[in-house]
Amino acid sequence: MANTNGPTRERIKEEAYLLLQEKGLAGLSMRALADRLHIKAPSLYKHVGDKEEIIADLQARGISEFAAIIQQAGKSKKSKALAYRKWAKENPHLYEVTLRTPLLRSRIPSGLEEGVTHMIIEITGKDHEHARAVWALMHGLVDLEIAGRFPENADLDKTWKRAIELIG
Amino acid sequence: MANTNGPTRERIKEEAYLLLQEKGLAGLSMRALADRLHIKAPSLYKHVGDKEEIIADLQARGISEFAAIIQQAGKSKKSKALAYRKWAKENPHLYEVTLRTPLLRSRIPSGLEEGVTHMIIEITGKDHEHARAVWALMHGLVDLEIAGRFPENADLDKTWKRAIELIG
DNA sequence: TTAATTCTGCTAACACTGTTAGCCTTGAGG
DNA sequence: CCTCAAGGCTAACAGTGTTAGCAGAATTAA
Repeated sequence: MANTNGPTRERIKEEAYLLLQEKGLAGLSMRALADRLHIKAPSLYKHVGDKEEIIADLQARGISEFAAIIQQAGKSKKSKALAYRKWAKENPHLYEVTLRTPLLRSRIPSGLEEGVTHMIIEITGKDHEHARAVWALMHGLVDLEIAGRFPENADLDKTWKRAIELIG
Repeated sequence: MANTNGPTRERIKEEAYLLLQEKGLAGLSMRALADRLHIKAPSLYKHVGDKEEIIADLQARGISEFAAIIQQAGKSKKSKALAYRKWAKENPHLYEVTLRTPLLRSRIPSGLEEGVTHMIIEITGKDHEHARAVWALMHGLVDLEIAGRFPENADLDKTWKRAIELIG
């Protein structure tokens, strides 16, 4: 077999990202990933330790994207909150792997998580406890919405409006 | 083989509940469940349609338990909130299958979910939107706590206190 | 009582999952 | 030119949910 153009670690992780976005976390199998790279699954292990490494990379990517989205949003808490919701709804699979999957702390660049925490505190303008409560509220809303936990006829725009009032 | 004492559907689901509580959702496999009942995995399908039916039953059970816990708690929003947290922390596996797993609506007794929604609205004493925001806040806090998403040194008692103030 | 049928266990198997062992070809460096 | 590592490959293992088909026991019918 021609060895030209073998997939580098970066290439693999990029393709994992695309596969995640297309097929979701359940569709992200080592064999499906290998198929995209036109190699067989065991060959992936020549470039990557295990699947956790790929998941951890996606989590890091999710955290970074998330941070960027929030920072780019308007300055008000309201627009930050709505940006959070919008990003989550547009990237449900990335949201799932990043925020609904146990965080692989030891395999994620240190400082990433702390950076986000710090950012939230800055936005809320108050202390750690308040920031955590705000984050929990946003996360809870998104999580229940993505999971289809609210009834069909629920007016979630209104619900978010109310939630934002709570943290005003 | 003696056919006396074959596991009924109820017996299977009870054992599934115990297995879940002991080993968690990941440990709840058809083979492990069958082992407990001293039969082989394929035999389970003589009593149960598929694994989803078992999961749906556990979700129904989780919802019922949850409703009971909240109702038994003190009347104040604070004690209801703390009861929510306590129950979730004491039954993390049941919480996972009930609230962190896609709800199998079509396989759950109708009215169960609506009953809980109604209950929350009664407690908050306001409208649907407010009730949903409150629920999202509680769920978000529990979800992030169970997932180990808050840093080690976080004072979650304080965080909950703050959260309760938000919905006061 | 005997015959027929249903119930409920079993084994073997299939398609999937992540992962390891071991082999072999290709390309690069001394 | 030879060596050696890089990076493919197949075969395999243990695990998952699930189905097909068989066999014996229990229940029902004649």
